[in-house]
Amino acid sequence: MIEVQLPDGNIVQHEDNATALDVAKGISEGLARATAAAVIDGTTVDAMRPLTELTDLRPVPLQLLTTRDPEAAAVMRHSCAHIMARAIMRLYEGVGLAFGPVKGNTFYYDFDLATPISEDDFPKIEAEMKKIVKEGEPFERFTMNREESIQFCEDLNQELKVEHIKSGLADHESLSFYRQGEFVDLCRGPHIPHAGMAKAFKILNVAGSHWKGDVSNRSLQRVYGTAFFDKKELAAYMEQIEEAKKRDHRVLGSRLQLFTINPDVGQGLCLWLPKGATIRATLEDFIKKELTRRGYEPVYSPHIGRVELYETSGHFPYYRDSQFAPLFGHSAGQLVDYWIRCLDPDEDSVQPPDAAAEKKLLDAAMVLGFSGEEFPLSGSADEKRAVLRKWEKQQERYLLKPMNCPHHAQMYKAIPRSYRDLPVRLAEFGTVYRHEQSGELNGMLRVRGLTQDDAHLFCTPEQVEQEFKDTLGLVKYVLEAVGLEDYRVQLSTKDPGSDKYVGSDELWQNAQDTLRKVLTEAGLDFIEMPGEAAFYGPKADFMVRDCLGREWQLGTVQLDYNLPNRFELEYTGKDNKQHRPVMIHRAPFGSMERFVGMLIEHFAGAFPLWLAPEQIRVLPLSEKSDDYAKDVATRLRQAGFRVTTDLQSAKLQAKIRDAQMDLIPYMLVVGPKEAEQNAVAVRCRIDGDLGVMSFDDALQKLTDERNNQTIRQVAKSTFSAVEDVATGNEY
RNA sequence: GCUGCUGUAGCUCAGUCGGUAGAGUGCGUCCUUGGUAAGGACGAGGUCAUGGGUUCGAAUCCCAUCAGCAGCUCCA
Repeated sequence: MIEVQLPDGNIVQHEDNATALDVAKGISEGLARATAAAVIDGTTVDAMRPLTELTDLRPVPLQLLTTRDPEAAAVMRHSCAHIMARAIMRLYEGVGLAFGPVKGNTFYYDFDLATPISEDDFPKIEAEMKKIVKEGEPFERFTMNREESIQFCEDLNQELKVEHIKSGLADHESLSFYRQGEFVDLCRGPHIPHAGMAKAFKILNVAGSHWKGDVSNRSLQRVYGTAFFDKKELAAYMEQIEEAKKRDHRVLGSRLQLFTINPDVGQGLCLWLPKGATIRATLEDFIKKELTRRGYEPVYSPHIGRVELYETSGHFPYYRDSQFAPLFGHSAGQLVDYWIRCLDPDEDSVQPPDAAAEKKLLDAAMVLGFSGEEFPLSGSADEKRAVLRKWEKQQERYLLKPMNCPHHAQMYKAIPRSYRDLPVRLAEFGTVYRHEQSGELNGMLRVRGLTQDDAHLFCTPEQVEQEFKDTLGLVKYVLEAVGLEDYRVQLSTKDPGSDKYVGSDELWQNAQDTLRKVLTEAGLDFIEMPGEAAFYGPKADFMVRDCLGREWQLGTVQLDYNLPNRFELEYTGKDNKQHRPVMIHRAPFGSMERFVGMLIEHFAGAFPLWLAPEQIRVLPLSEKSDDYAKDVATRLRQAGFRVTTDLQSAKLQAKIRDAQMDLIPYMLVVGPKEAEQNAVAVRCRIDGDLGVMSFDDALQKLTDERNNQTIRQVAKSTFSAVEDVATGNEY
């Protein structure tokens, strides 16, 4: 007999081989039917395994997970991934299984399968899954040692599983499998007791993926689905997704005429329409004021810079693929540049030219004015490159500015600096261009031309901590000003195993320790992400979710001990010697494009008064009141408000409806009565009719709300920044 | 960039078996002159993303290109 302690403290006696299901049954049949899994000592476990296998603790501290618990839903979703895999294996030949974890409310499974699965196939897969659920066979767990497991997976023709056991699971002596009817899968579990519990599921979409997330590995087909214990919950979830799509900034951006993207202008190049531009300008004014208060100085830099500048900074080789190609003073430059790349042994996207191709290149270069005799046609690749480099250097090469830091570094350097001048804080709304992969572009959230609310701080090593702290404070201040409080801070650090980072380990250690310390002191919860740092230093990023739950980086603060070295930045210390400053990169908004894009979704297009592009609309009751309406609008405009009048010959109801649909914060209804008393009937978008008040009272009310930057947010987003990202039930 | 899907009026979409286009909304004009979420009539608008091919005939079938969407990968 074993003793089991339930969450209410009661202790019950059971047979030695009792399972959580047996315990549930001991309480009631209904409970047993609803039990999907169990939790012992913080770990989710199978409800159908003997408790003695699961823990040495006595009495066994057991918590049952029923169909009402969110943790149970995750277990069921993973079981659903197995059910889907089983259905697909019944319908297709030669299905290779990869991984099938749970991610939030969804699950997926990656398949190695020659036949492409398309949306049209979903109904038949779902039908097969329904059959499996109806059959309601149990999930059975068994274990094998390494050699047996490898042999077993080989016999099943599951080579990806074999590979994973050999490489990824090299330290596992014993491995578990789950069987469900004819379907067996290497899996850590846990699972629901039987397939019959997966009552409501839906296949959502199919997409490409790669084995172990590496593009150089074979590509797989990933099928996504979602599942709930209850059909109503599933329907509610699908409804929620549809609702979320309505606040998509791309949808609202076009409906509210905030921005547009035109293929002839270029992919990822955002055109700010007047209303979007008004929001942006308001935010820029807001932060400019704050920067002045905090001792920042404005600067401006041009949109291009010589390639040598980025060679000095170290950016050029690192980000070659995500920059627009250099602009050359002479058109031959492009050719020479390409030629050099072809001869570069590290460049695998282009091949060295054969003799005939090389002759053509040389002819072209000669036409363009280079001396062909210089070129060692029969020489080594290195000799050739040396000559080509010389040619390349004979002319100017410019880069469309991919970042502002090198420009600001040169501005720091332009003036002799004393320790008394530090910190120097140079701020600029810097427009930069990055050739992001076409598949990455997303409305305003990921673009190829963006304006950072950038600044670079140059300070003494002693000042770093305080400056970093103040900068974090600024980011928090900015986010709070717009009511964006649902964010997550990510500390991106160096991956010790990688060689892409510049600077000594000591500097990195030092910088990361400082960041950690200040973040902790600021009371900010943060998660550390090794390998996510910039090549020049660690950073603290503020992450926010969009309407569909995808995470985006907004504000960022980055520590940099490397660029000052590369640019040999100095200041004169107290000791009259030259010292090296430390650089802090920071952008509280991140970029204006992404920030405004996120704000559109955050407010679902309904901006608070201080940000709304159209703050007030005056609605005359009929044409008889048009003149008074125009007069009211003029007076409000003089008070600094963005006002329009609706002079359509439509009924008041229709005008109100239009204004509500356009998400205008305040409507002022004016008719003969108001005109007579110099009054307005105020209607708030959220609170509705507020009644008639004198013009002066209304102006005072609106002015207060605007100046206080009051946030009135009605509909919150479905996705929270702290939501669990992924639950891996796979090994 | 990769995998899959999509592209018809400003927007949301319909268009059957291949027979050269339709709705709602928005827009314009006129009527209507009103009191807190849709008054009525008429009208304008499309080289069916672009370029090829198959066919007597293509929005519809095939190929390519471009763009968009989802995911993957990437993100200074």
